[in-house]
Amino acid sequence: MLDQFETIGRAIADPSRPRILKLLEDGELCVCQITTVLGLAPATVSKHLSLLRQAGLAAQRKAGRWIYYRLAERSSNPYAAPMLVLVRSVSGDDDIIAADRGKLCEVRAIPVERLCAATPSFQTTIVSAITEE
Amino acid sequence: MLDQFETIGRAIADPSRPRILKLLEDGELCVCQITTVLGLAPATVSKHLSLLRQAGLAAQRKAGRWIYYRLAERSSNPYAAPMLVLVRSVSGDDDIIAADRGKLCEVRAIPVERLCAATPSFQTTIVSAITEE
DNA sequence: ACGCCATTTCGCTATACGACGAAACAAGAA
DNA sequence: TTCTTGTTTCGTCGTATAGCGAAATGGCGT
Repeated sequence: MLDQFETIGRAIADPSRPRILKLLEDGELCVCQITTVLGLAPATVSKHLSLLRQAGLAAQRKAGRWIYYRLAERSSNPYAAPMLVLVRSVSGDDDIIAADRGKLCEVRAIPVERLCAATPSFQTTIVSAITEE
Repeated sequence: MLDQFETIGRAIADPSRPRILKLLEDGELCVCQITTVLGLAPATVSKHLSLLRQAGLAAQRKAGRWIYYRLAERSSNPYAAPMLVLVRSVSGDDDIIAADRGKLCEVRAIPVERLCAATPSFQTTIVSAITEE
């Protein structure tokens, strides 16, 4: 019980993971999309997603070469659902969240095949182009 | 917004601090009482309490030589109150929480002047006597 | 089978955090 | 004021965690 609560706590005690959860509120995303929005290395994002999944806050779905993550609808951790409700209450007025939401909108406009095949420099171009708006 | 949420997350991402919050659900306690129940050094408990206070989850009241801590009723952090509700939902079936509750009952039976003036060895005696029950 | 590519795991570095003892602080008692 | 004592702060140590690059894994397409 207490360790499950702690697991949830550790899962959100980080700047990046709540950002990921907020991104997933609009629907499932593949790892490369999340990586592009956050501007972090794929290895780092993968670790974050693994933690969120272990905490029962997120779930994954394999589709071909890509793996899509979504908010968990049913979790073995009894504190996951209430925590997701609390996360949802986090205001979109926050600068970072608003910026992420904007980036996500741009990223969604690009087909996954195009985005993921993009060279790192091109991804940077995308990110900077979005950031400068 | 997001940093306030992270502050709350960090405040509960630890085994000891949720235990403290559960203890405070039964009413305010002074530091020496919490220290005795948790079996940690006063410096450690003080740090935990400081974090809980900064997160807006706990509040303090000075009474003579002692400082009493309680759950915060009004907090500047908008996520504090919902988090306390979630903490309250943590089941007392948990072994650690149940044991803490038992120790707290014994500790409450001892006047604060007696408990705090107790030598560390006597505190150990109290704790072990309680534990062995 | 082989290559390709999204994702994960591994190895590593830098920083953050929990724990304690010792010293500093604060407030009642003498 | 001086002493005592509950609490906090400081300094330190050991462990945990975020971040990345490089290598391993797992599917898809050829």
